[in-house]
Amino acid sequence: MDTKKRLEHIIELLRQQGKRLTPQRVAIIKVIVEDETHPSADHVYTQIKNDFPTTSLATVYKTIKLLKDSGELLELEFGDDGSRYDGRKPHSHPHLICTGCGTIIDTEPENFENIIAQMTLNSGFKIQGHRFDIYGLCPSCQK
Amino acid sequence: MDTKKRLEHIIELLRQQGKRLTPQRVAIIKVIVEDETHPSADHVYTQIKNDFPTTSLATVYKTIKLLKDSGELLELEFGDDGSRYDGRKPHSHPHLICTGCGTIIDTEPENFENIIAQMTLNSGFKIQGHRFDIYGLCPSCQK
DNA sequence: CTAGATGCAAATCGTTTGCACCGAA
DNA sequence: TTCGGTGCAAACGATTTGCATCTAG
Repeated sequence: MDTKKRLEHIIELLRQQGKRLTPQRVAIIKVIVEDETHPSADHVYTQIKNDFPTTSLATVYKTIKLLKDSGELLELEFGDDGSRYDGRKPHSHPHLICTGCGTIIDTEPENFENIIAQMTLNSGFKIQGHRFDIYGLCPSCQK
Repeated sequence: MDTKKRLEHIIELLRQQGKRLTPQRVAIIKVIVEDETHPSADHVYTQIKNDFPTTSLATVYKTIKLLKDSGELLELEFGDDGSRYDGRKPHSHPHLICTGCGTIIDTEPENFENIIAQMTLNSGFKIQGHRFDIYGLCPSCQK
């Protein structure tokens, strides 16, 4: 789904939920849907400030919570440096994370759900989701 | 490696590093090595308090840091409720986590390192470790 | 109009740190 | 004896919350 479609999808979803579409809220969602770098809350806030100088970080967090609760935003929690967000593909998927520069890269291995299903076959668990981060050095940080 | 051997291994390692083996420190390490529930810092602290009523949470955290830095303790960070620790198998391995009761279960799938190697084959990354949590409902929480 | 949203400041909470005192080696 | 360790309390920092004000519907 392209960015514009995804933005419209979320807007429509919020409308159906009776949520108000304030300019700040729409601007925040737009950044979250367009930014491919898995931004932090503060990074989103910084981008919003350009167009809405009075916007507060609290509003960014409230909008993030709104999207999380609607299943439209994937949160990647890092205990130390806070969370990063993926609003482009809000379902669980593995990420490659460079320990050198901090870059987070999406991966979508084929049959990954099958691998999980097979791994957990004898556990009796009813699987709901996962968190899979692979840490390493990206090509340019290896130099 | 059984619990006793593992405790002795860590003790010896610290001795080689010129670290002091205070009674509190040894007690904390003992709990970390014996507790199979992936305890939180506070949970370790509670257990230590039985034998060392004056011990502080700060000392528990300092000892945890010591073990982490020596590669003898795996930290599982959860943004919300803090971290849980695995001092029994301090290398990266997948965990099954019940979203109902919070239980954390170790898994050790065969060839898992191979799966990661294959998944990241085209990325150019030099892999250092991973974090893999699978979330779901355990058998008893499904009732 | 009015319930929901904003935005400031204060509160939260796991974790870290400063520092005076203590004790393992 | 000496330097690393302990433990109290204060600091930290990302996130949350209270509340008066504002505004989308």
